[in-house]
Amino acid sequence: MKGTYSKKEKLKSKKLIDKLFSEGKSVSSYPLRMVYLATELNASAELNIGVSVSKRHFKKAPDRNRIKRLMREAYRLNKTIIFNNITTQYALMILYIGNDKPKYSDIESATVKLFNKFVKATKKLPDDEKIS
RNA sequence: GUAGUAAAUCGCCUUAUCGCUGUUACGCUUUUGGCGUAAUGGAGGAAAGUCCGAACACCAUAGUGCAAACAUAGUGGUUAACAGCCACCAGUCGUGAGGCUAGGAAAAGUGCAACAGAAAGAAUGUACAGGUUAUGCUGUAGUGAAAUCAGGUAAACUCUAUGUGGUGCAAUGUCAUGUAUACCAAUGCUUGAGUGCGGCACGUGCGAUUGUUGGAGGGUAGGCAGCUAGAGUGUAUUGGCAACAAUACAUCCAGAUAAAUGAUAAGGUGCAGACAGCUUGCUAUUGCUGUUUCUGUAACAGAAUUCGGCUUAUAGAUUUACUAAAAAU
RNA sequence: UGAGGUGUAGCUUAAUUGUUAAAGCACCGAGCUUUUAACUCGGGUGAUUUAGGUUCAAGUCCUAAUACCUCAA
Repeated sequence: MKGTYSKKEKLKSKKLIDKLFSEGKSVSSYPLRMVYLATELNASAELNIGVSVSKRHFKKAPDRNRIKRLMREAYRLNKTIIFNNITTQYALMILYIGNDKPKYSDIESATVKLFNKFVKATKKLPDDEKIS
């Protein structure tokens, strides 16, 4: 498994994003929050993922760009956590909800926590269904 | 050295590892779109604000007249063009180097001037002095930003001169997917409903087998072209006070689209602070040295059709020319 | 990316260039009441978003900045 994040893995479709935000569930680990939804994707990738920073918290484009770059980097280096534990296709969106400019180490540790939570949450679901 | 003025330049660097994205070459697959490997490009001086001017595209290759609106405003030059830039004149601010100026017209007309003041085009008032037979008259005083054959105000209306058709790459073209030539109301079919991208008239084009307008609703939310070789960039020479122009040689320098140019580690560079040491005749609320002393911080800010300007933001560094006040040699 | 609009007391709104920028609600003080509310009387707490310019004089005119809002597939 390579640590890459190419065009195919990006979440682009506006329809899918609307669906994600209206139907998806979320896990959070300050200062990050991830919305996820299990769907069928047209693309060949197993995940479609996007990152987002609110214009309300960061008015300047360079700040937003930098935070998004850090988030992408953290995803790229830690995506194995997710890939080793999923069976179906997922659409994901990671949001930055803090108010201060972060450092890379903070983002990375938060991302790892976030992904572990996500894996737990998604693994539970099928187990519950089996029990019921 | 201190305090300033003007002009110009730079605005973090190197290496390693892991990534993002454009192009080219080769190979693989063949759903003609992917995958892999290699090579080689990849943010700015303001990319920003969107304040002007253009290119380019479409609307009738943009037409005639009238009206309106808007912009500009010393003189000359420069430019594809401009409200920009350059030179000069005038005014104004500054001790000075220099800075700033929407800087046409008030005998074409209309309007405006609070408070104060007798009076702010309507009458010439009061006091004193001069003069006179006396009045008219002349000067001074007080109010105010402005006070008499009036002047001021045009970033008040206005006049003069010049210019401006509109909309903007979400323009526009094309391919794919998909749907509704359906429903309701009004109106019309060559004697013309309407419509053509701001007003009116003329003129002109389109116009009914599926018309036009309004209502309520359905579908698409993707790809490609436009889309990066241009009023291009660098150097030199020549002309010109300058802005700028011409010639020669060299050179190709981002094209993303939930939106690429990054992360980590090490070292260096700049700056700020602390600490330590040295220096001080004069100028000077200090200066210099220290990276095998430590800490902090990397300013403003991210291309989105492309150029020329303007405006605003900006840690800090460098260079050149000049000014002021003294002092030392 | 492009086009357009608005900023005035704590809040909602006024004001034709010309005294100290007006009104309602809120707020503060006093009165009434055993006390509170209601009621009565009194009080303005603001560099008119910011900075320049024109003018004798600017909330108003002009230029630039800034914040917020709206529209266009």
